[in-house]
Amino acid sequence: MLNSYSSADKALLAVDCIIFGFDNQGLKILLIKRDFEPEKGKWSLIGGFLKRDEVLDNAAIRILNTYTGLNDIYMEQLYAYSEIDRDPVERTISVSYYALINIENHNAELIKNYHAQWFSITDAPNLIFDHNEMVEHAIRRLRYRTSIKPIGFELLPEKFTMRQLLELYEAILSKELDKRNFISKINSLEILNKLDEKDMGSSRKGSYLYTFNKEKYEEKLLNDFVLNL
Amino acid sequence: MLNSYSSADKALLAVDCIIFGFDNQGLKILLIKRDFEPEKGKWSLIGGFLKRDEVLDNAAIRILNTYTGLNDIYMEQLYAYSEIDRDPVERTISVSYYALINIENHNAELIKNYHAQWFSITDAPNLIFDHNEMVEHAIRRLRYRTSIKPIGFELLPEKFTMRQLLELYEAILSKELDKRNFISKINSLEILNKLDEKDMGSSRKGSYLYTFNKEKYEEKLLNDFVLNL
DNA sequence: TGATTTAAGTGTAAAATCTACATTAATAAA
DNA sequence: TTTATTAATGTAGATTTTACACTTAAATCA
Repeated sequence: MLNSYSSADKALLAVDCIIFGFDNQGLKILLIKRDFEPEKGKWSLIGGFLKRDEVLDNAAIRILNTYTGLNDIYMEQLYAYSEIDRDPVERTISVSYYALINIENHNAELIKNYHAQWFSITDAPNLIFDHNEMVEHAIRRLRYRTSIKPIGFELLPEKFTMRQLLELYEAILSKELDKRNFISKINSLEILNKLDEKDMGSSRKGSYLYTFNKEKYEEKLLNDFVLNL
Repeated sequence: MLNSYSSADKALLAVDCIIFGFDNQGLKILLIKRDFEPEKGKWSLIGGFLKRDEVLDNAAIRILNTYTGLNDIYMEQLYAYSEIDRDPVERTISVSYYALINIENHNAELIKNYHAQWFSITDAPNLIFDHNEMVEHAIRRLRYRTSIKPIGFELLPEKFTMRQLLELYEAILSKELDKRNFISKINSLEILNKLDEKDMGSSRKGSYLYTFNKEKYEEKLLNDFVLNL
């Protein structure tokens, strides 16, 4: 019968997280060297199994927290992967999530203990199972999302310079952007606060710091902007 | 241990399909009156369970075929739903797919036997479980996809008029479009064949029929167009 | 048969947006 | 005080988008 509930076909559910970070070297992902079989010693996304009493979103949050110590992180579900032998041990459907974190905030101690490591997305090692595909998918989604939602800021410190924001978008889109055009497009959204404070780290002149103004963004009830960069 | 494979937490996997069709009354979805518990007699998306030896895409294809008799249909995975009690019988994670079909082609006999029925998306009944949410999600995704990929044609007969195409996009976007601007934007994509044949059904003058020219589209290797309608 | 009706088909001017591009400003270091 | 370095800023031309109305073709009707 087509619709009978049958436990014969139950499967394991995994959650794998593409954890993005950004620093002055560009866009990065957090990978882990597996310390268990199969594929022990190979690089992998950070993941875990869904528990009986847990929803997928919470599993993703739990896994992220376990490896980074972070809470309240932007995460979004991406896609369910179900190739029969994608995990050679047992039939496992994996649902991927991506997370955007401020790379300065994670618990360095923790990731060291887990043999986790940041890799530039342009320079990451080959990953187990279908994890390479997951990463590519996540980057495509990130490109799209950052063009319609103000989520790029999740990857930056609370206070950031226009240059950092520009370089972030360049890293995400993987193309050069015109500085003046970029700044005027960002400014036209009117969702940033320009502070009186300057960051003196990168130049003699110093550059103004900005914060994302979430209230202003929500006030405008933007249905979604369209950033044509 | 965080990563041990444990069959304690296995779950059932379902696939639910949002099947879109289009006719001169607008955009429609195919729903079924459930003939089994729970929620017997209520309206529901068409769905089924993932089998042990089956990938999600194939489960979606199988389910669509079972209820409509159709093959080679455009389908896309949407999202995994995992609320603990979303299905009251047993923990079930459902992965939704949407399908675009030419409404003239489905097997009317079959859908009658299954007590399935077409509903206007503006006028559909309340659905069981989280299926309403799935439908909303599918419409959002359809809006986005049709704006960057030539998939709207999947909902039309092979030969269609500009008016039909216009009304299709109006139904998907749920807003009125300017006829002349629409036609020139579509024409600028250069992916249609204008036939010598006219459809005489809707006017005295008759209106030219078009087909989607897939070869021309692929030739251009469009990375994705951007239809700003 | 010619008058009427109906939807099809077509073009443009003004507004808005996007693109390309170069100089001055501020400051610390030498 | 000169030099070096990055920050900050505006505009003209090109392109795209928008708003908008009349003519055409053919069947039906008087």
